[in-house]
Amino acid sequence: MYDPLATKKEQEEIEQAKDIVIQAITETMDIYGAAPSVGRLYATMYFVDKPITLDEMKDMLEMSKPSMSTGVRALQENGMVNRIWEKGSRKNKYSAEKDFFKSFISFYCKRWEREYKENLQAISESLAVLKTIIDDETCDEAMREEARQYYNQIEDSKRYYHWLERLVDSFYSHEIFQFIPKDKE
Amino acid sequence: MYDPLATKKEQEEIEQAKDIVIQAITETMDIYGAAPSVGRLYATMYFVDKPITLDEMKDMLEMSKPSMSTGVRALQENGMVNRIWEKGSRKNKYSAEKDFFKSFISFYCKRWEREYKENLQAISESLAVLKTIIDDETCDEAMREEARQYYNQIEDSKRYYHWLERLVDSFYSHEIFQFIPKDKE
DNA sequence: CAATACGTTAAGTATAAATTGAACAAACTT
DNA sequence: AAGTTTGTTCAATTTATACTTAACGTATTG
Repeated sequence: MYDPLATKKEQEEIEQAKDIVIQAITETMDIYGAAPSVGRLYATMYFVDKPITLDEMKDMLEMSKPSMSTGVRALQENGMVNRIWEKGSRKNKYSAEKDFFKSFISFYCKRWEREYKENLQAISESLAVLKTIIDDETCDEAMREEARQYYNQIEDSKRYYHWLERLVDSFYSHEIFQFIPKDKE
Repeated sequence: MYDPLATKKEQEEIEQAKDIVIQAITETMDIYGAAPSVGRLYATMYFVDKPITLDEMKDMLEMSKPSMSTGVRALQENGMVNRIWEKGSRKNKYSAEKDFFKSFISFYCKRWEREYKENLQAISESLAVLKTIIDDETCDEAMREEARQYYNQIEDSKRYYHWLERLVDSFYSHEIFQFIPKDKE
């Protein structure tokens, strides 16, 4: 048998090693718009290999169950946590997505999609209004020129949104990894 | 001369056309972590072609000057607004970055850089701690196995962070546009 | 069908962010 | 140097977000 005191010391060192990473993930989770406690929830779950219940989360973070419920839902919506079906258990179980590539794609593509969809929709409506003014030859020329200027600026921005669309596609299709490989060659 | 009533109607239509896009940009600016008022500030500035002062912003948004000061600084830090030096004027002037590609790169690369730097730093420290346990042959084998498991998981995550690093590089160098061109070919 | 367990909603509280007017410091003007 | 102008910081208020306890609806078990 090993020295129980040394064993305890090393157990603490493992916890410490884990905590260093948990702390860093928690810190950088603000990039993903997560409140600190939600960041900590994800970081904590990242080191739990089996799916866990809301009650286990609440015990780990020493927080309330509703907080875990809303927190885990937020993470789920970002694709950072998955719900796992476990036979025999009627409790919902969740596990952290350990593949950061997946989380990245899920998180950013969702936002980028919203960005280009909402803006392209607005652009289409806006350009239609401006076009009627530009095409109206009875209209004041200075005003038509102003309309043309806005028209061109807005029209030009479509270039970015369509690029964003292709960027999203390349992530969803994983084609991006042909250009920027997961492993450095 | 043109009919002043029709002229006014068309002037309003131009404003309406602009507002449609301003509204959409404002809405999607939450993706960039901007408070609604800061999003509106950027969207408003996007349609002003000349650099403007804090006082002009405050008049346009009907808000206080300190709000404009903090708002414009936040946008500056994201690379969405640039400070412009204008001879003769001792007021600071700012203009919105109209190149969305630039804003995109500036915003995301800053965050991604922070993500991989902070985490790789933590990972390096954490792995060092785990390694001493793994290499300590006097240590309890179950514990060493546990350390190995965490070690592998953490080591594996470096793959993602290094990929993120290369992604950032490809944006800063514009090489990304070789793979996903700004214009669809 | 009663009893329990589970997850969510609701309501209330606490904490954090945004906003403003007032005060301040720095730089320019005369 | 006195008086302005400009931008920021400060303190106070409002507003929004996060969190908790309690209550609820649903499903499951005995």
